[in-house]
Amino acid sequence: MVHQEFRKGPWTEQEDLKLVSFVGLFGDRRWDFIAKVSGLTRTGKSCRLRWVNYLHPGLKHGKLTPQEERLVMELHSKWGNRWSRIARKLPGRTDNEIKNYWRTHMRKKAQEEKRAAASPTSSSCQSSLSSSNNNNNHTVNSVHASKKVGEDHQDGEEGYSMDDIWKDIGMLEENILPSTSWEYSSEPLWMMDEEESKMLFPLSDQCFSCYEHGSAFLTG
DNA sequence: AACGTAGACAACCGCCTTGTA
DNA sequence: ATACAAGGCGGTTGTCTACGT
Repeated sequence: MVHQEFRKGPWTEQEDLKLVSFVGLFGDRRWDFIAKVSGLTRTGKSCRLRWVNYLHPGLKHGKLTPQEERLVMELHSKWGNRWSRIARKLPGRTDNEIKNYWRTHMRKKAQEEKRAAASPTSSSCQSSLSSSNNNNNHTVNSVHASKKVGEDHQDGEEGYSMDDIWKDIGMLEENILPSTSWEYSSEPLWMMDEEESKMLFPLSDQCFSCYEHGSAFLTG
C-alpha cells in the first residue's frame, strides 16, 4: 500500500463544491469512499466533519438565539457535555457549534466570577446579569451570519461563493428534495459496488466531470 | 494608526462504538 | 466469536476578526 498524503487545514471553495456534489451523489455515509472517488486528498473523517459542521443543507449559520442559548443551558445541566445529544434538540445546530458556544460562555463566566471574587463589593448577581445581557445581544449579531464565508471570496472572487451554495442548497431542500439531500440523484448510486464505481471514476478527470455535473445541478 | 486581547469558529486528534466480513 | 474498518463523539488547538486602549 502506498501511503497517501492527506491535505489538512481550511477547506477551499473548490473542495467544498466537490464534497457537496459527491455527497449529493453518494449520500452522507460512506465517507472514506467519497473521499476517494471525489479525488479530494482528505480523509473520510475530514470530509464528514466538513459536511456535518459546515456544508449540511439543514444547518443554521450564525449565532445562537436567546431561546437556543437557554435550551443549551437547560440541556447541559441535564446531560452534561453530551454535545451531540444536545445538538439533536436544536435543529440546524451542530455539536461543534454548541461546544464552542459553551466553551466561550463558560470562559466568560469564569472570568466574571474571578473578577467578582477579586472585588467583593461587586455582587455575583451583577455579574450574572451582565452575562445574560451579553447573551441577549447575540440576537442582534445574528445578522452577521456567514460573514466569514463572504470574506472567503477573496481568493475566488469570480467564483461561486459559499453564500450562493447555501442559497442553492436551501432552494434544493425546499423545492426539490423530499427529505434527504442526496436524493437529488434519481438513481441510488451509492448502492453501487465499490469496484463498479472505481471503473466509473477511476481518476480525477471523471471525478471532475461528475463534480461539474453536480455543481451544475446545484447552480441550476 | 498600532498593538493587544477576547470572542467566534473551523478543524484536528484520539478514543470509543458500531457494523461487517 | 472475533478482528478490522469506518463512523461518531468529545476535547483541544489554531486562526481570524472585532474591539478596546
